[in-house]
Amino acid sequence: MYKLWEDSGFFNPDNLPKVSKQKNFSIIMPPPNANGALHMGHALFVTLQDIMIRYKRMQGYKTLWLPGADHAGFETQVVYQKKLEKEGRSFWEVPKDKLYEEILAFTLENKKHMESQLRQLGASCDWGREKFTLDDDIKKIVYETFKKLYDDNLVYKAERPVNWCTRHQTTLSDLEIKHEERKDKLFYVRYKFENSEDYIVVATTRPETIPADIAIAVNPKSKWNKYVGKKVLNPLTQEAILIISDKRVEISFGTGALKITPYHDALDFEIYKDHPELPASKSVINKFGAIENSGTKLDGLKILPAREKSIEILKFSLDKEPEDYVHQVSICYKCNTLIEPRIMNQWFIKTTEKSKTGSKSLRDLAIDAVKTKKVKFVTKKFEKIFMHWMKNLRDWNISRQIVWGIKIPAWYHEPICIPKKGHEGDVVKCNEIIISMDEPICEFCDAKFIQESDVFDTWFSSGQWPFASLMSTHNKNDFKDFYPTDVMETGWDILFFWIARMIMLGTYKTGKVPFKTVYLHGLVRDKDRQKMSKSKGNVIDPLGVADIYGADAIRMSLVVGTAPGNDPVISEDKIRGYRNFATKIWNATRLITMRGSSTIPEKPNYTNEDKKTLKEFEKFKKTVIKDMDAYRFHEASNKIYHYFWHTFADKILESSKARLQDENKKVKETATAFLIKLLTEQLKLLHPFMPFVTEAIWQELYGGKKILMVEKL
RNA sequence: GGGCACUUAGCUCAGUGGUAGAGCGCCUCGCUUACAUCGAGGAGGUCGUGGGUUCGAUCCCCUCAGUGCCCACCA
Repeated sequence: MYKLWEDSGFFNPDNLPKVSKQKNFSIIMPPPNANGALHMGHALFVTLQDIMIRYKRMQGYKTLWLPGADHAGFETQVVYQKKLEKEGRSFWEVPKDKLYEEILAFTLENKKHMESQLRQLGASCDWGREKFTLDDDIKKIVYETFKKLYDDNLVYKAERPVNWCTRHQTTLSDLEIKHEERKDKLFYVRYKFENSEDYIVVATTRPETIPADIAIAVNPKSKWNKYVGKKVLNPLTQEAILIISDKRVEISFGTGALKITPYHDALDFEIYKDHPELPASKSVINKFGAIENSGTKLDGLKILPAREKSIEILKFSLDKEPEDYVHQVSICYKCNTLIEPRIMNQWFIKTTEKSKTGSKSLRDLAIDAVKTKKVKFVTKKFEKIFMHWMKNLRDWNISRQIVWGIKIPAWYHEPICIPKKGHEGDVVKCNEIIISMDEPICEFCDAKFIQESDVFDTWFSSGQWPFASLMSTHNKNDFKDFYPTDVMETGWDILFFWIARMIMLGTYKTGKVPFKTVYLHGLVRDKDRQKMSKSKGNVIDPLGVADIYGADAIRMSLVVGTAPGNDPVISEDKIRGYRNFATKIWNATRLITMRGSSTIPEKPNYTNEDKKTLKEFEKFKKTVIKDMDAYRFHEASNKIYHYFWHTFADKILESSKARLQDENKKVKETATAFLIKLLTEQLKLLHPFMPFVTEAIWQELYGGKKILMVEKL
């Protein structure tokens, strides 16, 4: 059946029959990560999007579903790193260039599989327009956006607190860290005044960072305030450090005094920045999470051993017994490694500030888009969650120290200027940084530019996907015709990662929102409401199940009874139930074709009862259409299922048996015509949900002369 | 600490301002020439608690109690 559809050319909107006043309808497929097999989550998005696309196509819209594949930067690198480790190879020892080539090959191989799996699930997307996130033309657009942001002063590179994963050796955005409750100790450490036995007490969970302390900040209302301006000795290095006052220090926590370690704590860094009287700060923890340059015996130790060692050294400086302390720590969302807050020179996107030319901040662009209903959420609760998140938005770290991704198109001037011939002695001002796709040439000197080695956060490029993909297909009109797209359908788990970024970047770059409606689905769960995971052994493989019960059965079981935004609950029992339904449709058809007349009159003389039934069906159909238009696919599918089984099969077919085999040819013909008519109408309604069975029956009924996929609904 | 939800039949979930629905499970009967991957019939719910609005609430508003999720720089 899929071949029939694909060969028909109707996945391509340019080939669809022209209809007067034809409207366009477009969905950009969230490009699946090309780093593994498709899972139930993919089956879910295929089902929902294919339902919308097939429905609109049958209604005569010029319908585009644009497929893609995502290189999925960090995600794929993590998958590949695991694969190498399984094979006994060391990820870190493979040269970067080679690693990139290997991951590229791995990704392209997965991409091929993925495409065939999408076909098995019935995805009626236009393969001729398929895009890959690493296509050259996509990269070019991503670079252009970056350049525009840079020129608008919305991108900057600076030393800021970032989340560092010591295992993956990269920074992560605030969204890529999880929080976990940990039981630690809270240590009370005395910092003595110079030449005095007097001291100030500071509570800390991280005594190993004491060598990097450059100050003590006290709350102005605390009892320590009288010491502001005086100096105490760092208990591990014996260096004198200043006591400063800052109201960001919580008076109720610990002792109301906070040690300031700018390089190892984000709040400390903020306070440090606002106190110019403080000396330069230093880092004592390296990128592997070990102490270095501390000037103490802690050097060379990893964090936890260093903590123990520091307490051993500080034994006589402890004010009282350490307290048990339960708090939230940040961990890497992939490997659960403790995130080390570090101050690093990184690229950031300003999300809350106006551009140089005074236009709205990215955040305000997105908030306005939603407020003015240019972007609507099918499920209102997600709009609330979205708005709440936008309100608390902070700048976005977009540089990653990984190999698998799009390199940031920034070039750094070599440190030494070599003046061009004839320009010796000129006072030259070479650009230190140039944003460019290709290697720039310095206009003043012969020095070279060295490219930034960091790559973009994948979501920076994915955030541009709707316009980037539409701008780079073979049909030059696609962007004009299909942007803004009609629906963005994806999982709610990437509401912030992706939806928010697409609205910000899409609106910023094109002046138009990337999509009009956001439909978010949930996480597929098993019959006990558990997440599917390999370790739990409750994973249902959609392709494996499709082999047994058919893709239609999976599609139905993912849709029926799952309201938008909710987590679908799926089990083999449920899938089997809808397989039975597919069989029921077959059998019902067989009854009509076997017992009914082989010829049907052009204009059947329906009985009054027939007319009444058809009229009732029309009414029924209208309620289904209403559900479809309101994205209530769970209702629509449920209704058709019931009508077919319990009205059509159980009542209408049962009561028509006698007529079907009536000796009077006319009676028989009319009955057959009536039942075929009713069956046909139902097949149309069912097609978006169960495309394979319905099309197969259609082909039998109409002898290959028409394709149900493009029948008028 | 902030936010968003949820609480409906044994289980998983839909749904509506006007005497409650599905799938699966359960019980009884039926191998009737489309289908036992089936058919006919049935048991089973005071729609979490307490208030309010209303002629009328499971559905709207408030309270409380559970449950889940998201966000978050009290060291």
